[in-house]
Order: sequence, then structure tokens, then C-alpha cells
Amino acid sequence: MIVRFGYVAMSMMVQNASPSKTMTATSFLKLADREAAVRKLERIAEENLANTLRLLRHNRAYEVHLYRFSSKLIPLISHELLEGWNPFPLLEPGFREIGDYVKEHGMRVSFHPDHFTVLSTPREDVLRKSYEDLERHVQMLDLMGLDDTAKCNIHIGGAYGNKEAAIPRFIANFNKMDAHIKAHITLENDDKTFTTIETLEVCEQLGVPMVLDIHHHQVNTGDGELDLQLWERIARTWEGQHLAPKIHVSSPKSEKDQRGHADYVEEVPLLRFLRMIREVTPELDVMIEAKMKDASLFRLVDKLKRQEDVKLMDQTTIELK
DNA sequence: ACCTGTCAAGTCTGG
DNA sequence: CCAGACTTGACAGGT
Repeated sequence: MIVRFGYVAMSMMVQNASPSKTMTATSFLKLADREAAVRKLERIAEENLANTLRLLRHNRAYEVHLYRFSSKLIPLISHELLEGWNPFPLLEPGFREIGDYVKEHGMRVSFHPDHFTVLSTPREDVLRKSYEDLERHVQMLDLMGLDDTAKCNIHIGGAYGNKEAAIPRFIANFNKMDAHIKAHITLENDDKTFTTIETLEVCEQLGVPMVLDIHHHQVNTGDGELDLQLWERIARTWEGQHLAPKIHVSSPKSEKDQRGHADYVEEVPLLRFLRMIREVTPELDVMIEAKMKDASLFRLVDKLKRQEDVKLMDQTTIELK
């Protein structure tokens, strides 16, 4: 089995390369000249895109093939103060450059819209904003010139005290979306509400690939023991996608805070999982969600390569024999 | 240079 | 019905 690793949004190795610089609404309002304030936002967005490209070059140099973009590339884009603002024409060259680089080097990229994107919501205003948020994320991928192998990963959302009602509401709201948007969505089990099995059932019903988060599963297990049978069902949701299944990995922050994310990733639980699935899964992509970002990725790979059944293929790819 | 509080968002809890 | 907690990286304002 071939396993590749990636990381999220920012680098601990490249200095001053934040792709998530922002401006508060308060300081936006403090600027007397609104046009100048908007131009400042646009400058920040261009800087975020430039830093994203710097990170991709870093990824290329270190053979990191998976990367998740920051969802905060354009500051205040969803804020009501900026209603009517359309920075996309200005940012198009920046997005295109990123997409060209991704395609040139065969990278797998994604977004993870914030947890305020909630398709299970009963509130019309929240649903509208969620649709807008998803549309905006897909729009960015479109401007990059990327196809629907670049995914937007989301959670099912809130339960509102009644999961049995929230799930069909999610499904109905999901189905109202354009096919182009739907084709970009993946669903991930969360750490509090919707378990692996519940998320999987929705994925199977909707024909949406599922991203398994093994840390979330550990803290929100529900009824579904993570055995080979469950994994095979999850892996099947990726059939026909031209993509290897993807999982998320992180480790508990502490004994007391099991849900928080630690700086680095423990290799033992991951190895146990990989060895369980290696016979049935030829390729797997693993997103590292640790505070130390790319630094934790390299530390993890360094630990893994010492295992007898692990062979290092490149700086971030292993073969588990 | 560093520290502390605030900001965005939506859900959930406790009162 | 409403205030506060939760989460995250980064701003904003203070020393």
C-alpha cells in the first residue's frame, strides 16, 4: 500500500508565509475612505494568494503532494459590510497561477469551509450563507482551472436536539445544490455530533465520497466500530472518483482534552489503522491536522520509516508492505 | 519585541 | 430568550 501525506493551510517551516492574513470589520470601518479600505482588503487577498503559491513551491521542493488551502484567502468576503464587493476579477491571475502550478506538479488540493457552513440548519439565513460559502469555494477552484478532483470537505452540521430530523434536512438541502457544486463535496465525520457510521450512511445515500477522520472517530465513536468492514464501505464511496481515499489524522491534545489537536501526531494508532487496511487499499492519502503542520508531517514520516514494514518512496510517501 | 484581549462564524449549553 | 463557551489564526492595542 502506498500512503502519501499532506498538511493544512500554513507552514511552520516557511517564515512569513501566512495565506490567511485578514482585517477586522472594526478596522475596516475605521478607515474613512471606503474605496481605500476595499483596496487594502484586495491587497491582503493578493498577498494570501502569493503566499499560497510560495507554500506550493515549498511543497514541491519537499515532495508534499497533498495540501489543503486556507478558507480565509479573501478577508471579510462573507461579511455583510462587503456585500456587493467582487474581488474575483482582480484575483483571477493569482488563482490561475496557483491552479497551473497544482496541475503542473500533479498535486492533490482541497478546501475545508469553516464549520459555519451548515447544510443541516433549519435557519434559512444560515442555509443561504452556507450555499454562498460553498459556491465561493467552488468558484475559487474554477478560477484555478481545477476539476472536481479538488474537493470541498464539510461536516453534516448541527443536530438541533434531533439527529433523525437533521439528517433528512441535510440531504434535502444538499440536493438543492447545483450538480457542479455537489461534485466537489466530500463529507467528514465530526468529533461531537455525526459519527462515522452516520456520515457514511449519508455519503452512500448521496453518492458523496467520505473523508474518515480517525481522531474524530476515536472521540465520537457511536455504534460503528472502526473495523475492516466499515473501512471497506468508506473506501467504496471513493469508487469512480479518480482519487485515492483520504483520511484525516491528528492526536489528542492531552489526557484532559481528548478533542483538541496536539502539536504532533502519534504514529502508533495510525500504524495500527494502516496495517488493518493495507490488504484492501492500494493507495491512501493522509491529511495531517496537527498544530505543527508540515513540521509534524516530516516528524511522522521520520518515525514511520523506521518500521520494518515501511519503505520510504520519497520525502512524504511511504510504502507499507 | 512581547503580551492580552478581540474578532469572525453558528451551534450548543446553562440560566 | 439571551449570554457565554467553543475553535482558530491573526489582528489590535497596550506595555
